[in-house]
Amino acid sequence: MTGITSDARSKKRNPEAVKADILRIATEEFAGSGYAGARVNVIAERTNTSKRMIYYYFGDKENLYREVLENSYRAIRIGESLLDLEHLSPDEAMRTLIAFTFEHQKKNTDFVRLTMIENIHNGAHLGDEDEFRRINAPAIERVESIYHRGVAEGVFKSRITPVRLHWIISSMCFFNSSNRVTFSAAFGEEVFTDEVQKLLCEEIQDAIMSLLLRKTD
Amino acid sequence: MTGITSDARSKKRNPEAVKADILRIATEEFAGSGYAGARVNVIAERTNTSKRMIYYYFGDKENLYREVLENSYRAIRIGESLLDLEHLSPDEAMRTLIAFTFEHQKKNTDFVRLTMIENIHNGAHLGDEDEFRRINAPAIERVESIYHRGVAEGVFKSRITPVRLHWIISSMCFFNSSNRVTFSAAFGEEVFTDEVQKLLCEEIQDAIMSLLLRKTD
Amino acid sequence: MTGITSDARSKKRNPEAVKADILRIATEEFAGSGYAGARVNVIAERTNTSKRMIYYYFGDKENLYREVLENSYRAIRIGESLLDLEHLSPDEAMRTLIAFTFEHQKKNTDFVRLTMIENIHNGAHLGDEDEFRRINAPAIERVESIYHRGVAEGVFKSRITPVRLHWIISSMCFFNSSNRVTFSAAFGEEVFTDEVQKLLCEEIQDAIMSLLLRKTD
Amino acid sequence: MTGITSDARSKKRNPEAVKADILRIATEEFAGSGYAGARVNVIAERTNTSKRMIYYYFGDKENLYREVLENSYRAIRIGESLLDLEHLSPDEAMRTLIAFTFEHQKKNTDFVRLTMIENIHNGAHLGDEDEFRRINAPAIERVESIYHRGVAEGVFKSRITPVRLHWIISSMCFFNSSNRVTFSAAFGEEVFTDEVQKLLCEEIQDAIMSLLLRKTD
DNA sequence: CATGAATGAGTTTTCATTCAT
DNA sequence: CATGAATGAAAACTCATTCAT
Repeated sequence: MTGITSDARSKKRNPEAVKADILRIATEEFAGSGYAGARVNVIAERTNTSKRMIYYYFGDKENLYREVLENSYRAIRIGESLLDLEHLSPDEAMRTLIAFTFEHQKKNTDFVRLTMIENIHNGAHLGDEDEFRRINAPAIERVESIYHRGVAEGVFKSRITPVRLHWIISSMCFFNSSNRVTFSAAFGEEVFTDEVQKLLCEEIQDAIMSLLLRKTD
Repeated sequence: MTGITSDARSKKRNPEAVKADILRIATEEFAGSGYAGARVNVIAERTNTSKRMIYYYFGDKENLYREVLENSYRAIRIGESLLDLEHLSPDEAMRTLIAFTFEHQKKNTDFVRLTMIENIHNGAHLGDEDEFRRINAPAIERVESIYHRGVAEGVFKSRITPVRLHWIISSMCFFNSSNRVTFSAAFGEEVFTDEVQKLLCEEIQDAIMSLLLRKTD
Repeated sequence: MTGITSDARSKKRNPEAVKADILRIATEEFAGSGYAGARVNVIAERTNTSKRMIYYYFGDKENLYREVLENSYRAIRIGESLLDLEHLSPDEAMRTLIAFTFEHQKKNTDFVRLTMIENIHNGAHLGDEDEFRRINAPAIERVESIYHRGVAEGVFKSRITPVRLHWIISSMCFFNSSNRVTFSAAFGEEVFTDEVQKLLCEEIQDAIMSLLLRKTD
Repeated sequence: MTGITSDARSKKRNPEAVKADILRIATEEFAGSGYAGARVNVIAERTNTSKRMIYYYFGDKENLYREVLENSYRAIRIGESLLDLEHLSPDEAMRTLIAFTFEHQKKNTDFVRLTMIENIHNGAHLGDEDEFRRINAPAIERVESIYHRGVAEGVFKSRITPVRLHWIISSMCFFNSSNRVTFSAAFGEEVFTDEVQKLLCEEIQDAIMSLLLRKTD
């Protein structure tokens, strides 16, 4: 509503800005209301353009959602890729990756929610499976690279696989973001205070590292 | 279709059976389509009774969903309570609890999905907060009891809290069930083979125990 | 709007009357505006019921049209079947059938128009082909019966087939009704005066009989 | 796609070619989908030019349709005028005209369909009535000329009029083309095999000539 | 002349809910 | 208690047409 989106608001035609604007609002709406609960009308109203343009650029609601989802995954993986872990020791790199993921999932609630929605709908909108795997491949590669270095350097045990390692990191970081509402309703808010979150993150790190590190006694 | 639902099917005007039948179908529908995506019509059609009865017994869609949710939480906690861990050593009890939770979440996908839905909707349907906490309290108590015994016996370190412990157990067990669709679409199905699931469960156990056990060297 | 449709208007629930009412109005609308040109809104407004009920009973516009079409064909063939030609001589029977068809097509402009619409759309809505053939079979049987009697009695030549005979009868009777607007716009209205219509009908009879009758010189 | 449309494809700003291109595509679209069913978008996409040009040259959809219709009638009459019947005997000329009309309607399905569409819409788009009559007048003149020669030569009876004669010829030839889809769906495809079409054409000729020829016994 | 972007008004369709019997 | 019929409000979607460049 402010000048932030002035690119789209100024009536200079700018298809890319219009599409991006729609995509941004739609992401929020789908994440906040689910696929069926989201309203094209509401998206249109919050947008700097009209309902008609949503259909002009995205065809229909389902396709809009599909693009929201894909865009969201892409953005997340891009965000993650900015992390430069190569210069850290495997131990440090892994801990950094975990801490980063923890924060990243917490910040990107829309992504987390869209992922939940997609699981509820049995992945009906994931589209081209190969494309989806391609988008997500870097997540594994990042873990893999650290893990292999650690194994090569003899500091990591080699019983686990990169995918399982990614699974373990993701599970806790994702849950912390995805289930915050029900968890705090059931067990209190204090788990989500900054202080406890810091502790939790460290515990996650410790727990995961315990699977990796050779006992150096 | 078999004799299991005969109670509801026999037109013996058994209000409890009718309600239970509706609740069961509604649970599946809400879990599979989300709150807005679920259709009262579809629930009615799949039920052994009519749409009128849904409104008669549940008032409206929102309340039906609320009861589905509550019922689902109650059933989950009842299922968990059947576990008798008192006679096991703290170490054994904790590992057993983890393994049980892992399996339990995997079997109760409807519960997992309803929880996701509720998080997406910011817990708008959780109803009376005290009631919700009361329902969920046993989950913590169970962990707490084992944990305290372990600390008292000197085998567990005392740096963690029962809630954080529950958080850690839940996170991995929940994620394994909740994100199965997107995770396997992104990284392959093999994480969900029986074999790898067994490995994962063991790794979860190891990782968590590493936070608890004193080094006994 | 008057008391004629009182069955449907009185608020006593009468599904059959409601469906029939919708079907009748829809027939007029589709026949008058074409498939795409007809408006569900308009149909609903002219009906004694609501737009919602159209969807309740007919699903969607396409299916409504399909039922209109099928109903129209059925009605036409039923109308034709009331003709009792068995007691007439083959010669008389054939002339009577031609005259009847001529009048029948003229009266049933909705049927004629729906048939044109269906041809424009390449029969996209004809549905089950076997059913369509079954509905129309009596038309041929009627011609066939007369024709066979005539051949058996030695008054008809046997060079033609019942289907071709039906084709010839239909073509002229159909055209007279279907192309009335453009024909009179192009060549004047006088072809459609009662007097000339009578002459045309006789000429049609003569022309067709010339193909059938043995020269009795 | 071939060199035929190269005029329009070459961007040489040839207004007549552009108009003709639009008209050709529009004719197909209107004939295939009806007035309301035809989409300006689709016409524009299939054209070598853009939507803007359609509005530039034709104003709006209705007028485009009007020009399509008029153009179609003109083309048909021009096609017919190429027939040179003057040097044939009245008998021969009439049979030739019938056979020609039969083939002509079969080939020009777009014209036939547009005529059906116009009848469905009660001739709402026929435009200036005088103009329309003028365009169509030659059709009658052609019949009339042969008919008068036949009467003058004493080979034709004088009970009929040129318009009625044209009506009879048109009806059968038109129906053969217009109702092909529904007729073959109802009664089988074999009426439209080359062989049977030839027979039908001869029967049409015979039937019509029976109305004209004096018995020469 | 030419093009993709934009639009407003309208069209089809869906949904939770209530009513008559 | 039970059922199919009915409903109003709102949802998704489409179309001919115009505008900015």
